[in-house]
Order: sequence, then structure tokens, then C-alpha cells
Amino acid sequence: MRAATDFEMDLSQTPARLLDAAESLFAEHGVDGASMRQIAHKAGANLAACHYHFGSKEGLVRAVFQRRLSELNAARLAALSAYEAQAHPQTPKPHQILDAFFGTSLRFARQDSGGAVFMRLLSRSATDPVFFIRNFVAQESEGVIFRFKNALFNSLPEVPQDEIVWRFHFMLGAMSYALAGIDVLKVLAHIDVTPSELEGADEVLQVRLMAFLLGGLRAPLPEAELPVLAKRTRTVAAAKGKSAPRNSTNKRKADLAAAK
Amino acid sequence: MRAATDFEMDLSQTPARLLDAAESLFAEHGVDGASMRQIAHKAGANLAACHYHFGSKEGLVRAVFQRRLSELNAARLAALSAYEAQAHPQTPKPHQILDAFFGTSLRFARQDSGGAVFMRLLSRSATDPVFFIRNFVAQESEGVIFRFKNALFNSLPEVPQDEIVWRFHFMLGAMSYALAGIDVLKVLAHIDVTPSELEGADEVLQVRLMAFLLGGLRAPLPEAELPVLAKRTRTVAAAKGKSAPRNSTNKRKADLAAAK
DNA sequence: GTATGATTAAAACGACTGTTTGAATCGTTT
DNA sequence: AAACGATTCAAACAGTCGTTTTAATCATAC
Repeated sequence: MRAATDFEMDLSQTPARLLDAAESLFAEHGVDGASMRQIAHKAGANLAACHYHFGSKEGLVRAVFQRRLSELNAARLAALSAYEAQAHPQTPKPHQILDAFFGTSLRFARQDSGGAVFMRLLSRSATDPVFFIRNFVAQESEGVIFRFKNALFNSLPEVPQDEIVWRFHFMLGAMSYALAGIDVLKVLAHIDVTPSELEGADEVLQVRLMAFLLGGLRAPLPEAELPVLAKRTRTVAAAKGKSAPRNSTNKRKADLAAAK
Repeated sequence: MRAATDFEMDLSQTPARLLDAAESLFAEHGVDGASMRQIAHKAGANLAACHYHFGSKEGLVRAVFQRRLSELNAARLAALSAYEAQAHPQTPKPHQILDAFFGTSLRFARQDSGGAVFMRLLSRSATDPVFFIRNFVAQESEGVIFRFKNALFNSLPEVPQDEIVWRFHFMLGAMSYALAGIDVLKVLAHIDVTPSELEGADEVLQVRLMAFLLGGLRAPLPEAELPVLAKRTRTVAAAKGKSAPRNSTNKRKADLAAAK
């Protein structure tokens, strides 16, 4: 059996095979739903090898995420830096910033080596019931999010920063759902979408999602419709323009529309 | 102990207490992460009572979802019917259709009796690793989604139906993420958002999310940017307008902008 | 009162979980 | 060849899971 593994295992190193198996099973059944025994079996390794190489299941989870997340975040930052250098001394356009973040993510999901599987896992992790997972991926991407957040701030100086933060959040949700939620789409499209058809994000999804995100980011500001008696102003952080007539095209609206 | 329960348990019936406890624990730890023993303990009931009243854990899950999902979907349909009657013989505006679906959902999340808890559970269920859960909630809302989908079709006759389906999907993702993903927002906002502050969706979130969704729905169509060599045309379902010069404001764009 | 059906209680079932152990094996160095 | 650390192996650990079982208790009707 040992001699046979030499040719049928492309990556003969046990840790790499364990990472691949864990990534696949985590994406399919969830981190909690995939057992160490299943992972070891799929990797063709012994159960104890998991703990020998990664210490614990949590250590394995960390390794699975870090392996690809570091690469993805580096690609995101590189794309943003390229746009910034290209636009210097001005600031990149919003649609360029979105492409650097979300476009890079969707292209990452289309790369050969299991990028689609990992992106589905990553998308699910944001709403994972286990706190450790949510917290880990959030902190792992903290620096990247900070840079993109500021890039959007500079690119949309007229838009309140709170609004940008919220819309960044909404955009993350739209992308995550598109990459992770497939059964809902089956009902929506009323067809049987085979997983292989949506495995990862093809060009069609990418183009459509990017258009949607940009439209949402550039939507007219809703401040005029905020209820007059806000329960608390802390999360809103001091609305600057107090109120404006609702059905008149105010200045902010024009600013946003011209921001492309 | 039995006499004490009479005044401290508002709902003295065991099944209702079990449903409340299960709903809360499912939303917090996930369906798989919450055990029947935890649920029974939180409900002040015996472990066997869960199986006596609901047969199995799957039966309990079904009951938890059905209890509120039927009410939520009825409210969605009622809101849409009201808009349709108001606009008759014309069709409701897109922002009215969005309000009937997403606005009703967000208002449902703000109602007193555990609506916020259930909406977080419902939002997570769409990307749940367990197939049964994804499939169950998808089928349970199938009729509602069908009606809203057609309402959007009629309201946006110039927009390809495939595009509407995809954007409906994206909008669902943005809302689900906003209701379920809190740790990402903590990093985004770079503040410590206490759960109680975001418990459910307050008016601010609702107004901001609705503006974002409407902006995404009304975004310019990206068809002109589709790659010339699409790998498969099946998911796109026969692009009608073949191609158009990229940086020219085409007719569809104008249609969408005037669709509000 | 007793009998009857619905509900609750405590305990146990087998199967699975993550983790650990100690011996057996591997590849490499001396 | 001998010895060594690195790695793998089968087996068992204590614990939890969903579920079932059997007996006890409840409310209610005769």
C-alpha cells in the first residue's frame, strides 16, 4: 500500500493532503460537521497524523484558512496598490476599488486549485455558528478591510463614512451569499442548477455581481428618509446633513451619481 | 418545582417552551451545535419531552422554522398584494416590491417576540452545511419567491429575467449577511458593536439596506461587458441583445434608470 | 373511588466525537 | 550495520450525541 501511494498521491506530503481533505470536507459539511476521522480517511492518512501535524482540530482549521487566506488577501492588496499607482496622484475610482476586492475574490474562486471550494468555505465562515471561526477569519482580514475601507473613504469623500461601512458590509453579504448559497438560487431560478455549473464563480456571475455591487454602492443616500425620532444616534455617528425634502434631488444624490 | 413553574413560565405549555428554547439555541450555536439536552434544559423540560412532542430533532427543527416562517411569508404576500391593489391596474414599482419582501422581513426582525432571533437563524440557514435545513427553508418559501419573482418581472419588463433572478439572489445575500454576520461588521466599523445594539435590525439598518438593495437592483446592465467567448450559454439563457459598445449609454441603461 | 390516556421522569442504549497513548515503522546520519 | 529522530499505526480514552425504554405521574372521565 505504501508503494502505491507514491504515484497516486500528487502531493505525497501528509500535511498538504490533510489540508486539502479538510478544506473540501469543511466546505461541504461545515467545520463542525466534518470529523477528524473523515478528514484522515479522505487524505489517506491516519487519524493520529492530524494531531501530530496540527495539534488539534482548531489548529487544522487555522491552517486550512491561513493557507489560502494569506494568498487571497495579498492578491487583494496587490490589485488595490496597482490601481492606486495607476491613478496617482489621484484616487482610484470606486469601481476599481470594488474590482480590487470583490473582483479579485471572484477570480480567486475561479482558479484551478480548489479556489472555488475554499471560497465557499470562506463565505460560510462569516456566519458560522462557532465563534472561533467567525472571529478568526475576521481578524485575519482586518488589515485588508482597513485599507479598502480607507480607499473607499478617499474615493467617495462626499459620502458619510458610516454609510460606506454599511454598504461594504452589504456588498460582502451579496458576494458571500452568491458563493455559498446555492439551494436558494435553485428555487429562485426554478431550475436544477447542478453544483458543477456553479462551482466557483464563472465569468457570468462575476460580471453580474460586480454590476450589482457597484449599483448598490452608488445608490442615493437614504438620509432624508431616516425617521425623525431615531432611537439612538451612536451607531449613526452624528448625521451631518440633518434633513432634506424627500422627493427633491439633493446634492449628495448628484455627487454619488457622478462618482463613477 | 411544579408549582413554581406556573408563574415563572409565561407559556406553560411544554411544546411552546421547547420551540422558544430551540429557536434561541439554534440561532446562537447553529442547529448542529445545539443539543437536545441543552434545549430541554433551557426550556425547563425533560429530554424525552422533545422526542415525545416532536418525534426527532429534525421534527423539532421543522416546527421551529414553520412556526415563524409561515407568519413571515404570509406577511410578505399580504404586503405585496396591498401594493398590487394600490397600483391596479398598473404594476407596483420596484421599490414597493422590495419593501414588500425585504422591508417586511426587516420589520419582522424588529418585532418584540423573538423576531430578531429567528431572522438571524433564518439568515444563517440559507448557507447551513446541513442539506436538510437549506432545502427545507428553500422549499418552504418557494411559493413566495415565485410570486415576488414574477412581480419583479412585470415591474421591470425591459430587464432580462435572468438578470432579475440573479439580482434577487444578491439582494437576499445582502440582507441575510446584514442580519446574521455581526463579527465582520465589528471589524469593518472598527468598534465594539454589542450584540444588543444590532439585535434584530433597527430602523437605521432597514433604511440603509433598502437604499442599497434598490441601487443594486437598478444598476446598469452589464451585458455589454460579458466576455465574447462565454464558456456556456445555458445559465445565461440566450442573451437577447448580442453586444453593444461598452462606454455608450445604451437603451437598457436608460430603461433601468427610469424604472423607479 | 378507580380506570384511562396523556405527559413527564430517570436511566440506559449504541454510535460518534476529539484526543491521547505506546509501539511499530520510516528515512537519514553516523 | 547501528542508531537516531521523524512519522505512522492501531487501539483505547472519556465525553457527548440522538434516541429509546420503562416506570412514574398527571389530569380527567366514569
